[in-house]
Amino acid sequence: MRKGNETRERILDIAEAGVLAKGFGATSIDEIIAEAGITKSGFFYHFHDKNELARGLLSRHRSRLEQLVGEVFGRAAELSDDPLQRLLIGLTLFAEHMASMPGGHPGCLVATMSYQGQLFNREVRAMVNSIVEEWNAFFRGMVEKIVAAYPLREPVDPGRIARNITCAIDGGIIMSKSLGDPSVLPEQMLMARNYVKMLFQPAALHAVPREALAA
Amino acid sequence: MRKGNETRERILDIAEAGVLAKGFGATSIDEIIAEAGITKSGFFYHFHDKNELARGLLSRHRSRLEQLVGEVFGRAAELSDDPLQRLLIGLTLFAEHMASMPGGHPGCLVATMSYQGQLFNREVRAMVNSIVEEWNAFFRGMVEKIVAAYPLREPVDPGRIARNITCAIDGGIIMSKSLGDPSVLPEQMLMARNYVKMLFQPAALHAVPREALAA
DNA sequence: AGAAAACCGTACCGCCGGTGCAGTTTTCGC
DNA sequence: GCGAAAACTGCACCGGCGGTACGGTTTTCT
Repeated sequence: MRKGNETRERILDIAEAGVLAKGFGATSIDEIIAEAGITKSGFFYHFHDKNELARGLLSRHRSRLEQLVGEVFGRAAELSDDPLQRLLIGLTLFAEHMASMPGGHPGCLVATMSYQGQLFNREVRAMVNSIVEEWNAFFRGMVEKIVAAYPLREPVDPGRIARNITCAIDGGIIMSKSLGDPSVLPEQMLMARNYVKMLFQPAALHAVPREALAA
Repeated sequence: MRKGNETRERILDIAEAGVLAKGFGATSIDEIIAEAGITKSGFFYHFHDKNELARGLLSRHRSRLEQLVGEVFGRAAELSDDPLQRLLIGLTLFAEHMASMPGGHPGCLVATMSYQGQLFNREVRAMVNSIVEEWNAFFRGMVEKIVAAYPLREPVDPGRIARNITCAIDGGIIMSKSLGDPSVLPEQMLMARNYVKMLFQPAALHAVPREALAA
């Protein structure tokens, strides 16, 4: 009864590749079972419908992403004690990781499924929603620690800043796809990083000629 | 032979509503013709397949959006001669327009179709691509005028800034959908506006006490 | 050995996009 | 008002899709 999980994972692997490459709707069950070498009955033994497949994909995706983010921001925490630096370093490492993927990053299941919402039932949509909120909460937590330590240059809500980072990632993914250029995602992640940096770093040192201050 | 165009427009109206609400794949031809009160033959008389419907939707969407953007940034040009202010005012007006829509903005056809790419043929995808590039080029043109007049606080490429604005819009749309909160889009459009503002406005005026400069 | 888990085979359903084609009504220019 | 083109209708049919139903078989663990 170990083999059951193996098959399940194989189905998820094949489905995930299809969904990222072609979207959920365009990835047919027939196609999945053909590649997996099983029958339709076998598929429906593991997933009683396509919604359950979607949930399986999202669940796996979430934990994998949590691991990656944990590694990246864990490393950032090793490199600096400062909350601002931790976020900046983490975002840089994250962007570098996306840029380093051969053939470009695979795209994000959550982003994909957000836009195919009506293909799914409420359960799946709630799951997508909760994952997005997890991301926002994660970045918001980091931003709030920064706010406690740094003066804000403009009166901007931490939630907005957090959503801006998530937005840059989602927007970057969608634009990478639209333009067929995977470099847009890391580029825009770094833009989000720069935004945070500017919001908290005293700009005067760069923008104002030092003579003006010295005078 | 005027009635032909009327029917065509009616089909497009119904299809557009469906696509924005449920996505392209989930909007069936049967459903469209039922609401339009025509037969399947009638539908295929106007659009020889679903790809042509998609192109029709995109074409209409593009010209409508061009008009809106023209109005918004035209108004901004009336209100200021300064290239930076024109972009800032235009983005504010744009965000306000999105926020003012009852029941929230309808979402963007281009963003929707970017993520359903594999449902379409190359022609449609090329069209989506070209629209995204038009947007980038538009914002890039504005940014370049600003760059010519203002010192950049950080060495950031105008193209990146332009893509950041487009990204904020796309990301804002996708996050509004995911979270079921239409206010995220205008919020993130204003975040993009603020980014531009910070990049070009000498922060010193805010961050450095005026006395320090006067002294 | 036996029970549960992990499948297979087959036949079937309704929806969907799409085709083909012959026939009918509507509209417009002359 | 007439004729031709445009704008449809009606119907029959196709293959792919998600999904159901159910009886039978193999594999795996205990």
